[in-house]
Amino acid sequence: MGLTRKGEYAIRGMVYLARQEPGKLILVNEIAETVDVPQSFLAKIFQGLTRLGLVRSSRGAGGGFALARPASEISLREVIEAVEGPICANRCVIDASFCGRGGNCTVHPVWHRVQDQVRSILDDVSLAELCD
Amino acid sequence: MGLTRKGEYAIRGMVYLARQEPGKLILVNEIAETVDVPQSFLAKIFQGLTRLGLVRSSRGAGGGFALARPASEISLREVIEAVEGPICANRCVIDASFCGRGGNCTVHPVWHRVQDQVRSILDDVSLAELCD
DNA sequence: GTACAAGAGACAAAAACGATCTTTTGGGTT
DNA sequence: AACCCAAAAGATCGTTTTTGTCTCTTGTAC
Repeated sequence: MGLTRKGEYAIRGMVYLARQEPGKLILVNEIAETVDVPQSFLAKIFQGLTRLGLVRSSRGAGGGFALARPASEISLREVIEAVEGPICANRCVIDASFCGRGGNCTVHPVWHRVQDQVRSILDDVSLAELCD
Repeated sequence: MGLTRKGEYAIRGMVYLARQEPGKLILVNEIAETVDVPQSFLAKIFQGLTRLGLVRSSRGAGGGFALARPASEISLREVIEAVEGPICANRCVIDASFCGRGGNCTVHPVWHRVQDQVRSILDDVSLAELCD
């Protein structure tokens, strides 16, 4: 019922990028050190964020990472779901077979309400807003 | 970011109890079998629920479990938190040291908003409402 | 072509999850 | 008192997930 370190680290790293001059490439080592996250781990996390198009990267000398879009156009939800997977209150919402026999689960609508609320809150927060 | 089986099973068991004649003692084996949950596991889960006062139990012949209060007065949140622990979006909300250096975490207020919303939704659902 | 930095994949320790089993305690019945 | 019955308590245990690390490869700039 909570974020893992991967999620926490991803947010820290992305907020750090959001604070930089837009488009400027930053080394993952620099990010990791200043936001206090293990370097190799953050590198792996950013690999995923790159693959999903949240950041862009460049290799070789002068390379690094930068946000793929303006910080105001990247939501907290996007970052979290990129590393943690879709926000889901209970497996039964995704996998009907997880519900008890038959699967006519009376709690189902509650899970949907929870998910919708959480998503809505997280949608309304952009990286730009987290830079203060 | 989701309920574990323990939580799911607890809810199934509690809803089953809520459907019974109030005060009637039900064997854990009966509950486990009808809600399709491993017996020993459900027994452990109900031990915890008893300790926390959500159900009452009686040993020996004719023993079993029953809700400690009317189903309308037990919220879904109580059941979930009893087995999963407090609802918490991110460890940094509980443990300040988990936040990055210094701990002036700009995401903090967001986590609070998330938690409050989830708790509120779950508070407003009683076991009685889950019996239909 | 060489140095640099990200990409990709294998590996691994530690913690959490998902149970199971045995023994003990307490309540009812004969 | 002896005896069953069912929950309480605690130990154990395999699997999965989390939380990393390490090495090697690929691409880029100079």
